Amino acid sequence: MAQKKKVLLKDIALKAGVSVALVSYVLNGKGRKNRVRKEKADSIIAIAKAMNYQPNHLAKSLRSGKSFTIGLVIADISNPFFANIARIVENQARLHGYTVIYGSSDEDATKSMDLINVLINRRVDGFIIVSTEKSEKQLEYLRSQHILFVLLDRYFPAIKTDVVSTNHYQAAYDSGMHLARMGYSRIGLIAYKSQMFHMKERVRGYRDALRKNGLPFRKKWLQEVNFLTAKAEVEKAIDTMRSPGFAVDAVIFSTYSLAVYGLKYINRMGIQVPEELAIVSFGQAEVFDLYACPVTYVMQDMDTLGKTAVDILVSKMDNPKQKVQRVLLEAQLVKRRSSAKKIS
Amino acid sequence: MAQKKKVLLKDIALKAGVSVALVSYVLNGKGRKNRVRKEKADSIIAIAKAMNYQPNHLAKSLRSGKSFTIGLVIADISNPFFANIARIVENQARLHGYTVIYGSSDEDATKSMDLINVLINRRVDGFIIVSTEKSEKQLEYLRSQHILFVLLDRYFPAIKTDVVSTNHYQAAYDSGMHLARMGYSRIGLIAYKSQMFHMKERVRGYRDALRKNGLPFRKKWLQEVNFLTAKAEVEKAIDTMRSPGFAVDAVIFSTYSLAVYGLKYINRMGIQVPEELAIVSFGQAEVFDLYACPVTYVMQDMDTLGKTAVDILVSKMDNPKQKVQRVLLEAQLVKRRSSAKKIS
DNA sequence: CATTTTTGCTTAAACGGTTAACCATCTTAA
DNA sequence: TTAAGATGGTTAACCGTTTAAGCAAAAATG
Repeated sequence: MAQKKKVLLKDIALKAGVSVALVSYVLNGKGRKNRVRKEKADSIIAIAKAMNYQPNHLAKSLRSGKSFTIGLVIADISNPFFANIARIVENQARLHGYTVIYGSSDEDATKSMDLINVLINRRVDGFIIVSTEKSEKQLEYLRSQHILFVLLDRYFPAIKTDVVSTNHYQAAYDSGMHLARMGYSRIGLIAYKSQMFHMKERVRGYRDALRKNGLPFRKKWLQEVNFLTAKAEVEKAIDTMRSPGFAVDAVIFSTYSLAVYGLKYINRMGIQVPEELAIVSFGQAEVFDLYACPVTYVMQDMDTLGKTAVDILVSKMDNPKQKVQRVLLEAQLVKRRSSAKKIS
Repeated sequence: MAQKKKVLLKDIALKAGVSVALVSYVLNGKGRKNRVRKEKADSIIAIAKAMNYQPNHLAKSLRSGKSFTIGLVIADISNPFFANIARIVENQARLHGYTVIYGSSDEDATKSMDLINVLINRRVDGFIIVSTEKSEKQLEYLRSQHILFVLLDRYFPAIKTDVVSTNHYQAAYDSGMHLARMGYSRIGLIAYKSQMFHMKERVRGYRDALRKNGLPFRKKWLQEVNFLTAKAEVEKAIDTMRSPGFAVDAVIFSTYSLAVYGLKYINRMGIQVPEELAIVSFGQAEVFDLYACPVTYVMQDMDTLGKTAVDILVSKMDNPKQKVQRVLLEAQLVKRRSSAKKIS
């Protein structure tokens, strides 16, 4: 019935009456290069197929020093943005003959480092990394070990690395401009308290948009919450922003998860969107389409993001001394009713 | 600065003045068993630490025949249900010292088989599989090769395999019962056209609930749509179900993706939920909380689902002749306004 | 004191491939 | 006729571990 033992190169060689080396050459397409007679090559291939030969990737990788594996380090696979990215990376990698091993870092630099080490030990050929705060050292480490990596979505402007990201500044700026144009003049932003560049950029874009429109800014309108206690803090932030006297009429959520917390709270409080509070959000998910009032959101080009990251990494693997690439994609603002023209 | 070359067992052995074998024994905790002197063992460990030794997992796996890797085959990582499952499996596997390699099958048996083969070649120690239609052969194949696997969420009742799943029949039955109890009497179901057992079970549960309540059933109320053209078919299905004369007053979506298509269409058509149409859905996501009218849904115990699958697989690896386990979890119906008591 | 056991460590053969180097034989060119 | 080149293969080292088997010296036993 089914073969009990794995079939090896040796078995094929035996049946074909040739050496193991020859079989290896032929099955790796190096037959011509190594002057193997056409008929012999064909017969070897036929035998391999007949015996259903499956190469042992571990042995291959060990000897050749190449595992055809990419390590993907993301914040959290259960976040739809990253799940989608993972999906795209997976497909694109397979297209290049690579397999992906991913892991979630939970925005924790230590976890991220652990993960990276596990993957290094598994001899991945390179990494695609969504960086966390305080992870600059990891990148230095990787570079010192000559391990290739491409940063995705987030990066450190001071460190010269390959990166594929969205122009977070522009996205936030556009969001602010859009709200201003729609007649909102007291605009708040809820962000994570973070030193990460992409977060800072979003804040900067927001502030520049206010400035550009001559809109007032108040400290209480810029709420930065901690990652681990985000839910409660978002709720408090919304309360604070809406305090009588300096209540906002619009808010930008700088992240998908913040938006989810926020929207739930807004529902619970019975706040009318956009009449009482207009909304624009980063991130991207079915939620925004199906929310009571469809939500205006920043649409990132996830497809290009993921594919480009893989492509850069793969081409870097083929030619490691290629020069550093920084791809910055523009985001599109998808305008919905949650930021409809203000009626007042 | 940083070491250029990877440090090997050989390097440690050299520095410690012992053989490579001894180092291997010690670092694998087999020092005592192999009668290594305590002080020597300690010094070896110290040296290894000082040199920041990182074992080559490929070599380890090749030699020992164990890769400490689990293959996870799911339908689509960008579906929140599977993304969450992936997350849980990842964590639980790491707890046992395993790494996860996942891949999406897109509900396609061929893709699933390809994926499984890639992972076999990478010498995963076992699989956790969310089966697709017509994939029975794959399972036979795996078994014939003595490759361990556990089925997750879906299974084939005729094939005796380890499985962790939800009681889909009960979940659907409960959904129907709930709607009936809330006063709905013309209940429809939108499902995928599939021979998969879990889908059939959902249909069976739905029909039994109708029967139990003496409610009428009409062919047009049971709509089965094709996977690849689901969006358009769901919309047509809703139209059909609401045709004058035998319009439903409630509908059960048997899947997250079907619900998303359906809800979008319901929004577009301006159908009032639950006044004109009550809704219960399978799947689980933020969407259901944030939808204009919070949606009643079947809550599966994803945590137990994922963890148990890993646990069974790992214990099976330790002892392959363990007897087959079938874990069937009960689902909880989370009741929301979308299925509120009918007013008529 | 001679023998057996225990202790502590080394040797060397795997694991399943890849690949540089080598060796015949047969053509071709001078 | 003969040296050089082309053709079609084989040999064997190597990738970095694990682990069974072996071996000498020290300790225990009778």
